[in-house]
Formats: sequence, C-alpha cells, structure tokens
Amino acid sequence: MTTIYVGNLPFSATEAEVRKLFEQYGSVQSVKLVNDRETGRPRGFGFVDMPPSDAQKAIEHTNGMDMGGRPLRVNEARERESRPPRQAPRW
DNA sequence: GCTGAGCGG
Repeated sequence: MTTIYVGNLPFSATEAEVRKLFEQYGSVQSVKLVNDRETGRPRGFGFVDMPPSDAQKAIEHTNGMDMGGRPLRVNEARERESRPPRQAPRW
C-alpha cells in the first residue's frame, strides 16, 4: 500500500471528493484529511492510501490538477510519525 | 467567517 500526500487542497474539500477523485484512477483504500487538532481548522491537505500502481497513476493524474481554483499537490507521503499513546505536547 | 504552512493521532 502506498500513501499519497495531497496538499494545496481547498478548505471546502471533503474526504468524499478526494476519495471519488482518486477512485477514478484506482482503488482507494483510505482517505484522511488532516485538520488542525487544536483549532479544528482544515490545513488544506490530506492523505490517500492506494496500491502502488493505482497510486502512481492517481498521482500523475491528480498532480497539478486544478481543484477549487488551486493546483493540487500530489506526491508520495513520508513515513508517518509514531503515535505516542498519551504523550501530547501540553506546552 | 476569513487564511495558505505543503506531512497525519
């Protein structure tokens, strides 16, 4: 499974839109949009999990695509940080 | 109800 980083997304974009957009080029495993944890404000980027072949096709097709008046930024995502069970920065 | 960092709990 390849994780795709989707950035430069409009704040009005939802997971359904991104999922459907990527489903057009392959099988979308999971779609998760990243929002601000403290303010709850959408950061304008998300992550899409897809098979390698579909991921590459989706990236080539969705990269630079104009969505909401802004060019989409699609690239392979980095390795996610380890999730600490209960160690959130209090300050 | 705005804005724009591009990497998540």
